Order: sequence, then structure tokens, then C-alpha cells
Amino acid sequence: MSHTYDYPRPALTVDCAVFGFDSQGGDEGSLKLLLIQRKLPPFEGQWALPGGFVEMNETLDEAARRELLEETGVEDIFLEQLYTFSGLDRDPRERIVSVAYYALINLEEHPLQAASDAEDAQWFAVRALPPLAFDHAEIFQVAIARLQGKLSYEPIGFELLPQKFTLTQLQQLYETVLEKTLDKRNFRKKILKTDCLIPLAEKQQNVRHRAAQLYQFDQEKYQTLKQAGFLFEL
Amino acid sequence: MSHTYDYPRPALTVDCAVFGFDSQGGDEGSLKLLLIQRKLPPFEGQWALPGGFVEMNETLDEAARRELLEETGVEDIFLEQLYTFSGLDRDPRERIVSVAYYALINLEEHPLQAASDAEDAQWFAVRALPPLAFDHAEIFQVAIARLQGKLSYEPIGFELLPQKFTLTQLQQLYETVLEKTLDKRNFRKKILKTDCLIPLAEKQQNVRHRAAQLYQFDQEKYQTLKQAGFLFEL
DNA sequence: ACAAAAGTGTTATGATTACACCCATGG
DNA sequence: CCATGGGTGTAATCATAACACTTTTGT
Repeated sequence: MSHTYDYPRPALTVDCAVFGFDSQGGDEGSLKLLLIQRKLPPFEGQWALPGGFVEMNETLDEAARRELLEETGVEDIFLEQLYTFSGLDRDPRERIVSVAYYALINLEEHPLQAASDAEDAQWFAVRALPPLAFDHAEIFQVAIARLQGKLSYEPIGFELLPQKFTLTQLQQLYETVLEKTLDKRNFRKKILKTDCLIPLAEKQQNVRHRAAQLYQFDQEKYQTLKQAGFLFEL
Repeated sequence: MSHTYDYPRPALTVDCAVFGFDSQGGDEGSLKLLLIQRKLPPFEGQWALPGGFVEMNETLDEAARRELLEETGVEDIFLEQLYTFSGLDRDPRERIVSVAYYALINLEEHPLQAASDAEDAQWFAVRALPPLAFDHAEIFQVAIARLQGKLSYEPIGFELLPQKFTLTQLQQLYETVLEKTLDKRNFRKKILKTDCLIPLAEKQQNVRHRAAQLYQFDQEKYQTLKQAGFLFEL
């Protein structure tokens, strides 16, 4: 079946930069990016951001979530539109405009399911990415810049952690993403002063040192404070 | 001539929310939005954001600038991508995905040229917009939220003023866009401390009170400071 | 008892807020 | 000389940054 229009149209795709955070990886925790290995030309065998064509009966958000689920088995995650890329030679085959998204996920609670349609999906440390297909390296750059920017004035970091986390994990996350070290006492004072963390009646398990207090982010309270003009800053 | 594809494709357009600032308008200056009156259905006769279809040989930025020039005679202005809108029923005729831009312009130095292709283009105070075609009211909301957000941590306000401006004009601009009043002395201290304003050897003319010092924004210096990690905040 | 990370307070400095009067100019 | 907006300083409060030791727990 084919489709005919009076004027030529670019094809429209979505691409997703999915970030995960691994509290264990390396000394200080490590930030990861989810990539899939291409099975078909162009860029056959190379790694790329998950994504694909937008269908006629879905919005861009829906397309992004669908592709993510199909290609990586990941669903129900934080996902936000990033930027639309429209360079004339993005794709060697034809003119393709791509709406990029970035997503945040915590590795513990969303393991990769072996991708449903035989694409190989893997996590890569953002400090050691393989060469990426198309203009995906550029999309990644924009995505990480956005993540860094947004982390400083919106509480999106929690999306990268398990529901229950320690203050040290949270701090490591901020340090890793922002690429700078933070003072422990000042960090704790500031984050607790926001009053958006609920201390749980529960401690870390199976650690061979003093067990840390676990916390949970109070999404509802944050929304309330935000209405009232409060700004989450770090 | 017609064009045929294996799969159906949404049409792709750009829409521009162009803001202007009028230091005179009203007590405190007023923020304006540039609209064009539609000559054809759908929404015939209604006001809409300038915009149109993306051609195959141009990027989105280029398309936005081209449409702006064609429909309103405006060129060489600050223009930035905003968000891509993809609701299934944005346009009653067919599926159209639209990449929205916002632009800033100073009214004194860029008067509207009677639109080259017979569309009627006019400035409207953002506090008193007419009903807008399509989902353009939503696009406008996103645009103004972005303008407010960005004004606080990047020096984009200068794009809305003439090259030479007084501190009072600048303050009125901030007050108008952010919708809050600012303290004169504190505002001046803070903005001058950034060291990005060049005092000119020139004063306001033709005012019936003490003439104010004119300033110019030092774009180069700002870029330098920005590299060095300095953040323009207000 | 040791190793490993958790947890906690104080002080100095800089930033922000609040606030009111004199000055220059044109009519 | 008066009306209009231009221009300026200080003190109080708050936020930030710098900094080191004690506590808990498992081995």
C-alpha cells in the first residue's frame, strides 16, 4: 500500500536518549546510556539511540514510548521531549526529521528485557560510549546538557534512583551527573531543608558498615510546594 | 506533481511565537505577540501564529525564518526552537506535526513590513489576545512560560530592547515579562555587577525630565564569562 | 579492634532584601 | 519653580561554603 501527497514530506521519527544510574559502577556510581545495535543498513552493526518512525495514529510521546518498549522492553518511565533535529543529511537514505526525547530510569527496578524484536540493547557508561550512528552523538550531547541543567532546578534525579534510596546515593548521583564533588554536610542540609524527602522506618540491608537511613521522594508534597511558587534548587 | 511513499507521513510545519516589547505601551511597557490573520479555511479570518510547511531543502530553523520573512517581513532576529506539537487533531484537515519556535524582536528597530503575501500581520498585547486558530493558544502558553523561565538565567531580554537602552527600560521589561515588580536599587546593583552592560557616552533625548544614561549589552564579554562558568541570573 | 561509611554543627563570607531621599532636566 | 523620572547607600537577614570528628555496624 502506498500514500501520495501533493508536496514531498520528510519522514518523521523519534529517538530516545535513555539514562540510567548505577550506584555500584565505578568508585562513584556511573551514568549510563541505553543503546541498541543496528541490524540493518545504514550504519549496520553500529550502536544507536532507540527510536523509529512515528505512526499516523499516535502522538510523538506515544511513539517514543512504543519504540522504547518494542526495542528495549522498558516502560513506565520518565520521558520528556528534548529537541527536534532536522539537518538535511541526518540520514543518508532520505530526508528524516527526528524528534528527540530523553528518559530517566533506575537500573535496579527496570532491568532490560531481551529486546522483543531481536535488537540487541545494552547499557554503556556515558564516559565510554561507542561511536554512534547518524547524528546520535549530537543528540546525546544535547540530552546530557539538558539533564545537567534540569537536575539543578527540578527534582528529576529521583527518577534515576530506586524508590528507596540513601542520601549518599542521591549525592553520588548529583556528583556524577553534574561532574563535580559536593560537600556532604551542605548537601544534606540543603536537600533536607526542601522538606520533600520522607525518611522511612527502614535502613539499608546487607552492608558491611553502618546502615544508612532510607528516604523516599515526596512527589505530592513537591507538587504542592511548586504550586506555591517554591523552587527546588540544588 | 505528486509524491508517493510506502507509509503515510504526517505533514510537517513550523509555527513562530514572536514577542515584541513596547516600552511605551501602557504604564509599564507591554509585551506583544505577532499574529497573522488567516485568509483561507480552516479558521478563515481568525488570528494565528505565523508559520507554514517545511520544505525538503531547508532545516526547521531555516523554515521558521523563511515563513517569518514571507508572512511578516521580519528578519535577522533571535529565534529558538521551543517544542514540537503532535496532537492528532491539531488540524481538522489532516495529521500535521508542528515544530514551534519563539522569537524576540524589538519593535522600534524592526517595524512590520506590510506582509509580502497579503496576509495581515499585527501586534497584540499578550494580555489581550484574540482567539487563536488551531492549538496556537497552547503553543503561546508554552512560549511565554519558556520566555519567563529563560529570562531569569540567560540574558535574552536585550533582544527585546533597542541596542541602546536605559536601565529603567530594562527593568520594565523584566517586570512586564516576569509579572512582578522589582526594586530599582537592587535591580541596578545586580545587573551592573554582571559587568555585561557598557555605559555609552550618550543620554536619552527628548524627554521632559532628567535624561537617563544609555547602555548597550556586551555580547562578547558575556560569551567570555559564560565559557568561564559564569551564570547570568536575575 | 578494625575498616568503612553514616551522621552531625559552627563560623565566615557573600548575596539578598528592604527601604527614602536628592538630582537633573524641560516646560 | 514644579513635575517627572534618574540616580544613589546602608543595615538586617539569609544562604552558601568551608571544614573534621564521632558513631554504628559487620567482619
